[in-house]
Amino acid sequence: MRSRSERRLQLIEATIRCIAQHGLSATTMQLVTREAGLSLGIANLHFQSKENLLAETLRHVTREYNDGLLAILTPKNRSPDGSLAETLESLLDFQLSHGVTQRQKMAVWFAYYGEASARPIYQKICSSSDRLSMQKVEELFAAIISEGQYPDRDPQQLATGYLALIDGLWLSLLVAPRVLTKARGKDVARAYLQQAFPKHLH
Amino acid sequence: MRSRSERRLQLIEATIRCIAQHGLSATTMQLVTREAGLSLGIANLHFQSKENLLAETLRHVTREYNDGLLAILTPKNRSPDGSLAETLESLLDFQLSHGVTQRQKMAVWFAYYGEASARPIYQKICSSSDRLSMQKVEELFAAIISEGQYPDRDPQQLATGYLALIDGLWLSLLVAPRVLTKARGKDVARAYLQQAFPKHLH
DNA sequence: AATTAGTAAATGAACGTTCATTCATAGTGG
DNA sequence: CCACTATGAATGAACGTTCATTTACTAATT
Repeated sequence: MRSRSERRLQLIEATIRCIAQHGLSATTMQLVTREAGLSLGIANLHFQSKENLLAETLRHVTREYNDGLLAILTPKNRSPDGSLAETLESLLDFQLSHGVTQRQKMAVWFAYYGEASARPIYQKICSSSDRLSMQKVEELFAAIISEGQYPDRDPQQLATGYLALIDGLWLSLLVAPRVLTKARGKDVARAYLQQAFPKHLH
Repeated sequence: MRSRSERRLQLIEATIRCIAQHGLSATTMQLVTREAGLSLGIANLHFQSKENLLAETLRHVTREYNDGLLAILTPKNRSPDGSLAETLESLLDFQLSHGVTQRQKMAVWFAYYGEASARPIYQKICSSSDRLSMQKVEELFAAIISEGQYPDRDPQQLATGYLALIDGLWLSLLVAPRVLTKARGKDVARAYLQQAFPKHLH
């Protein structure tokens, strides 16, 4: 017998593996609980319903990503010694790191995005996560523009473009990993940032 | 009584509406056939199975998009009077046109992308469509680079980035349409192309 | 022109399967 | 002994698919 939070995490991680392997629509309670090595009824005990388990799984993946992003982009964390150029490099490293771009995570991410337009709960979680990324990246870009005295740069437009580019690269990495490698994806994203902030990236 | 091809189209269009409204996992044969105003058994008569109907629906949406893209990017269609700059502008207009960026189409597109990593059939259709876009855009970019004498431009890298950017913008338009408008999305994409080919876009 | 036969399209009740959920029962730690 | 965790057979709803039947149209025959 394990504690409530341990079992919850165990089930969420099993759900992630199931979604990555079988897709969201083929993920059943049988599959998830068996993957977790537990009995069928356990998921309803800890999550009340399948719908809730799926929503909590999305929240878990989203929170994990946002925590990583905030660790890099929260000003108080980077002000003492880290330069803006270093922060920019860290952001790029993080977003195309092994942890973030592993198939399992990306498959889960896009499985929920695909259903988001029909399910308000997913839509809400996804869009509020997007909003946070947008806000933080925009702040960083604004600071860089200010520091670098870049003329005619719109931080909001650049942040929108950069985040869309990252999303699109993830999608390519997921659907056609043979055409686009992670290293090449990183080059593409770096090229975008170099065009935008030539003094801050080399 | 209607002909085979008419009924097939009728059912595919009903499927598109159902996926957009209810999501791929909640799209049932009941829902689709009722949406089409037909009886339950009709879909199996024309498509043999639900799986096949869904695959054909994806092929239909994909083909529609590819036809539009090829009409713009096939060299023989644009050689006589159209300049490369005009082709570039047409491409941008098309990819962020009303027809392509309507919620219904984008919702369907990403619903399949979300399941693609778990279903080989979807993966194959999506990736082969992506490959076509990539090839044609790369050809255009290579011609523009050659014409504009742009130094140090890698057509493959620019095409990868541009297509990823477009995908990411579509995703933003779908999940958070209030944050990003179509007009602003177009501005972002145009800014990318201007940075890449300043002589060809103003 | 009317009748018939033949072919394909269309229907929807019925079937077997699978699913999420429930709950009586059992196990465990304090 | 009590509260909490865990089990998995049982349940009923919903699903994709089938198929006997009906309908609609065409073409050949009288």
